[in-house]
Amino acid sequence: MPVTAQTRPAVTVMPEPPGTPPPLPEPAIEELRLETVLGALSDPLRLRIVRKLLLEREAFDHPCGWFGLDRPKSSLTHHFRALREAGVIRQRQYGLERRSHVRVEDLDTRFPGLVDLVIAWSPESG
Amino acid sequence: MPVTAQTRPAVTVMPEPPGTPPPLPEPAIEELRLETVLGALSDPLRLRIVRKLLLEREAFDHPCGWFGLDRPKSSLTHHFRALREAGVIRQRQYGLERRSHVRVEDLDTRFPGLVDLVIAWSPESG
DNA sequence: GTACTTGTACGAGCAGAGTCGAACATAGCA
DNA sequence: TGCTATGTTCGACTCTGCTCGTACAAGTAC
Repeated sequence: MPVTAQTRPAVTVMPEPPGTPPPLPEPAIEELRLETVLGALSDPLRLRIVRKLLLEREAFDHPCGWFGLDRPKSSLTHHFRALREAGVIRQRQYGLERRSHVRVEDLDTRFPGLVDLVIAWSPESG
Repeated sequence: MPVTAQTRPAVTVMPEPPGTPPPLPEPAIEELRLETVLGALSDPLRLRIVRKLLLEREAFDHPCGWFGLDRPKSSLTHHFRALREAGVIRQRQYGLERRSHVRVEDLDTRFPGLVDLVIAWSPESG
């Protein structure tokens, strides 16, 4: 079957607005390890999270509940932390909310092509 | 530090010579799943195996002992089977030996860019 | 035949990941 | 003050994966 071509949204790197909370602890770009990143992406739920962030990031980042995932909160905490500690996403604390976005620039720098693989993925076709 | 550029060997797709043993059971190309492949590649030892196969495949394929991995035989069986069942490598039985090579064409078709990520990887830099 | 080599199969031990419920912390608001 | 919403932390359970030793199977060479 033909795969619906997913166009990657244009990345407009905007300077951080003043008052942006600092990111939660995360590996620096030079600390990213391919095997760790691949391990973080080897889960369908996390693949869904990252892909949704990549395709629908009209706002800067999104809180946890925005994803509409039918899992307990503690499970989501687990998966978002796995993605953050692997260096795939960056999380910031906005009051009560913890918002996430993909570290596209860092991933493109260290592992070019990886982000496009996630975008091309679909839960059904693998 | 600057990363040593790894050039990808030219792939000469040769027709199978007569008398080639059939491949061991493996997923068809349309059955490949990104999360499974990423999971198979999220192990440093398996990443080493695949990368070495990609960079030094002067012969068609290689037996298990060619890799010079300092692990018990049963461990190697485990990892090679994981790679084969994920669809990353193809294995054929030549008498006593079981030789492996990477399914480059299939991976390039389904997950373009993934093979290059493995080639660019190095055990130290991640 | 025997010995050697290549590799599998099986099982045990161990560690880590995924799942979830329950309790807790905090910000905002009435 | 109390309620609600967001999300964490903890512990427990289960499941899988990694590691390895041992035993076994099948070609190859003598």
